[in-house]
Amino acid sequence: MRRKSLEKDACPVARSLEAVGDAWSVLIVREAFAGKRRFGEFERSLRVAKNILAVRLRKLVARGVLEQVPASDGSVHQEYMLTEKGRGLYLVLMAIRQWGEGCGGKTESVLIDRRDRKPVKPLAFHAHDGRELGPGGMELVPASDA
Amino acid sequence: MRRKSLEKDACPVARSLEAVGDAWSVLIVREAFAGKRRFGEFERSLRVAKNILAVRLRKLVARGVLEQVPASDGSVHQEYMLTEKGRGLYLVLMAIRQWGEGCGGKTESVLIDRRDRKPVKPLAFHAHDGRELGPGGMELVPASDA
DNA sequence: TGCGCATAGTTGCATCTTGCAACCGGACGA
DNA sequence: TCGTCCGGTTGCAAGATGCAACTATGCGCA
Repeated sequence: MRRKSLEKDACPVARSLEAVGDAWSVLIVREAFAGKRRFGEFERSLRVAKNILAVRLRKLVARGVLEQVPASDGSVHQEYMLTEKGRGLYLVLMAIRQWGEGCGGKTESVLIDRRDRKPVKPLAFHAHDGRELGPGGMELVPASDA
Repeated sequence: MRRKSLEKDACPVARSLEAVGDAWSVLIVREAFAGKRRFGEFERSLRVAKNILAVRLRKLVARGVLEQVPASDGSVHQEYMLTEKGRGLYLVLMAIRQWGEGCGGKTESVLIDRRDRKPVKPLAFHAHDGRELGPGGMELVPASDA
């Protein structure tokens, strides 16, 4: 049966999952952040079947995460680039990476500041006054209450 | 064919997706953060088929995201609770939510500080000295280089 | 012009997953 | 004892996925 559509779900989490709710899409976006642009580059680095890749790329373009642009090297082919919206997924990717490293035991990669080459602080929520907040210190309320 | 396994992929993002790489698992975790604990609660709030839910719950328990505990109300049945590892997904969920709201246009919910009832700052990376960093200001390097 | 190769897909087919509905078994409650 | 709720399991039809083979177009080159 068709996968149940989440498009008109009230929750923004569910709607996001409609756009990037499968593993391949997330990995394609990861590769795009790593500088990959071409069909063949995605295919080789992810070792994904061509048909799957083609469908995913079309979907990501349709959802506004990627856009097709003429190839920079003058070839006939198109390249896939992250849109502004797609670049917004950086925090999501890094949150996933941070979780994966945090519970996997070994840390293989570190995110460093380009300016001073020092590791950046782990991702966390901060209150208005700068205090760091855990899940228990926050509450999700309807926008109308704020 | 069986979905390709990402379990031994080098990238922590891919390994995380092995645990919570499908939409239902993410939504189950979201509901767990919202306080849902019982099979029936998840079933009703997500409107997911029982068999799918059963398989997802088993997988999340096996992956250490949820754990089964005796029901708090003394009933025979078990309840599903987030483990420490599962609670670590909070940032991932909130990053997804933030992205979904950011590009959806309308903002329906706001995360507020329990202490002063003020909205918390949007999730973002910060340098060692507190500067906010965008994707371009950072670099991912192997842990051995740090 | 013709040949071989690379890129970027499409198509066919076998297998796996998803979703619905029906069924099951234990614990209650009347 | 009968009916009902809860928490599943089972069977089936329709997608989704993965592999391999095939196509289409452009390029370098002789």
